[in-house]
Amino acid sequence: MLKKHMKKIKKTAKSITKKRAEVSVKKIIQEEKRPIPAALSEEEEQLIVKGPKGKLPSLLRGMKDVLPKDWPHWKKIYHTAEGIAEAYGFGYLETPVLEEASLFIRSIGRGTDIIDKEMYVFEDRDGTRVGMRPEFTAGAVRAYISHGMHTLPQPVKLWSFGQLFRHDRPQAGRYRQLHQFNCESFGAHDPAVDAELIVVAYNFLRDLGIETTVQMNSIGTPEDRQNYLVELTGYLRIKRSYLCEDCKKRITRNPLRALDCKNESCRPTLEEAPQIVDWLSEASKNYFMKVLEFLDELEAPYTLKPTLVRGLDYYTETVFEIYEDSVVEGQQSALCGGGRYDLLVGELGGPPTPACGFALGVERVMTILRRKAEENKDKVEKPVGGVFFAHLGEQARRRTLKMIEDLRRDGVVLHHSLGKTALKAQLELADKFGVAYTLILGQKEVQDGTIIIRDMESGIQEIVDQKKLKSELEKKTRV
RNA sequence: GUGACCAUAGUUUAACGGUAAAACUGCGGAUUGUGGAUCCGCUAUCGAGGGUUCAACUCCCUCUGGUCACCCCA
Repeated sequence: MLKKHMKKIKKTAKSITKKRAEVSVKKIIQEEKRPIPAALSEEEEQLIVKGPKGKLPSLLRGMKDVLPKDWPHWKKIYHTAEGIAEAYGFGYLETPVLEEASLFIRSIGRGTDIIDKEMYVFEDRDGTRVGMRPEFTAGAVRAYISHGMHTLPQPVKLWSFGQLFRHDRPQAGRYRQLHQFNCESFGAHDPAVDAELIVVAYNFLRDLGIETTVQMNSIGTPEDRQNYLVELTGYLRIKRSYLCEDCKKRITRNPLRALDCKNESCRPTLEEAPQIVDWLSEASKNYFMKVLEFLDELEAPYTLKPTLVRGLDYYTETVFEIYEDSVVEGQQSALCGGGRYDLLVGELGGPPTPACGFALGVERVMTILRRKAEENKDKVEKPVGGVFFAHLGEQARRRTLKMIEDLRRDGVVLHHSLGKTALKAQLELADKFGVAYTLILGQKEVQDGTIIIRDMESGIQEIVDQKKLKSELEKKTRV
C-alpha cells in the first residue's frame, strides 16, 4: 500500500520536473532568438556573477583535469605517438576543434549515435551551425580537400593528436572530452597502406608495453553491404522469436550490431546467421586477403572477426579494431578502431580519393598505463636525484633567482622555495623532493662568494667557491 | 538515453535521530644558520534543494555529481 503510494508520488514528481524542463527549454529557445548578446535578467546575471548559493565551482560532467601526477604518462604517450608517426613518414596535422556541423553530419552519417545523440552542436554568434569535433577523420578530409593535397605525391599521410568531444554518459575509459591519436593515409587504394596503418597502431601500443591483438574484417563496397544487409535482416526477421529484446530492436535500427550481441541466448541463432564474407565481391575478397598477407609478413598478431562492423557510415572494405590481450572485462577494451573509407573524400566534394585511417583512444591507453604503474609501484625504487637551492637572509634571497637562472643556463635544474625563509622549512622541502644535494646560500656565503653543498644522505657539507659550483655539481651528479 | 550502487575535512575512512571522530597530507610552532624522528595547534556550513520530526549528517523525495553495466564507441 505504502509502496504504491510512493510510486504515485514519484510519478507526479517526475512529471512535474519534466514539465519544468519543458518550460525551461522553451525559455532557452526563446532566448536564443533574442539578439546576441542576449540581455540577462537581474536574477540570471546575479546567478552567473555570484554562482548558485553554496555551490563550489566544479568540473563539468565527463570532463577530466590532467594533473601533474598524470603528466608523465601523457608525455610518454604523446612522444611515443610522435616518434612512431614520424618514423613512418606521417606529417602532423592540426585541425580546429570547431567545424561546420554539417561536415560531421555528412561524413559520419545521420542515424549514428555519434551524430544524433552525442555531438556538441550549437549556433555560433553569427548564426553558423557549428559542431565540436567528435572524431578526426572528417576534419582531416576537409583539410585534404581545402588545401588541394591531391596535388601532393600520394599517399598523403597525416597524424593528429588532440581533444574530441562526445556527449556520452561517462563510464570507465569514456569521457565527454577525450583524446585520440589519429592517423590517416589519403590517395592510395593499396593493401600495403591498410597494413601499414595497422602496424603503426600496433607498434605504438607495443612500444608502450601493451600487448594487443588486431581484429580484422572486411565490409566490402556499399553495394556488397547493402545486399548482405537485406539477407541478414531477412534472416533475423525469421528467427525473431529466438532473439533477445535488444536484438529485436536492432533488426530495424542496426542489424549488423546484433551479430555482436553478448546475450547467451542469442548466440546459437547468430552463429548461423549469414556472414558478410560470403557477400563480398571477388575484388573485395582479394583485397582483404592481400591485407592479411601483409600482416602475416609483418608478424602482427590478428584474428578474423566476421561480426566486426564499425559504427560510422563512411567505412568500406577493411575494418579493424585493436584489443588489449590481458584484460577482457567490460566493453571498454577496444583501444583502437579504424578502416578504409574510399568514398568519403569524393562524397564531401573533393576529387575521388581512396583513404584509410585509424583512431586510438588515449584515455584507454592511459587506464592501462596507470594500472601497470600501480602494479609495479613497489618494485620500482623512487629515483633519487636533483638539487635544491636553499637561501638564508634577505640578501641571499635576492641573489637566489639570479643564481638559479645562471645554473639553469648551464643545464642544472633546481628545486627551490623563495616563499620559505626558515632554513629548516627549506630542508624539509628538499627532503620531500627527494633531492641528492642541497645548495645553501647564506649571508656569509654571499659575502665570501662561496656556497655550501650539502649531501642529503650523509649530511656532509662542503664549502665551495661559487665559480666552481657548476663543475663541482657536475662531478657529483655524474657519479 | 536506460538501470544499479554511492556522496562526511585536500585524501582515505568512522560514528550517531539531539549540532561530527581518526589516520595521512598541507600550513604554523617547540628560543630565531640545518631535513628525514617526536610533540602541539589550525583545517568539514556532513554534494545542493525540499520534506518527515520538538530535533537530521543520520529517515524520505528531487536535483547534481561519481562509479559500474547496458547502449554506443576510442
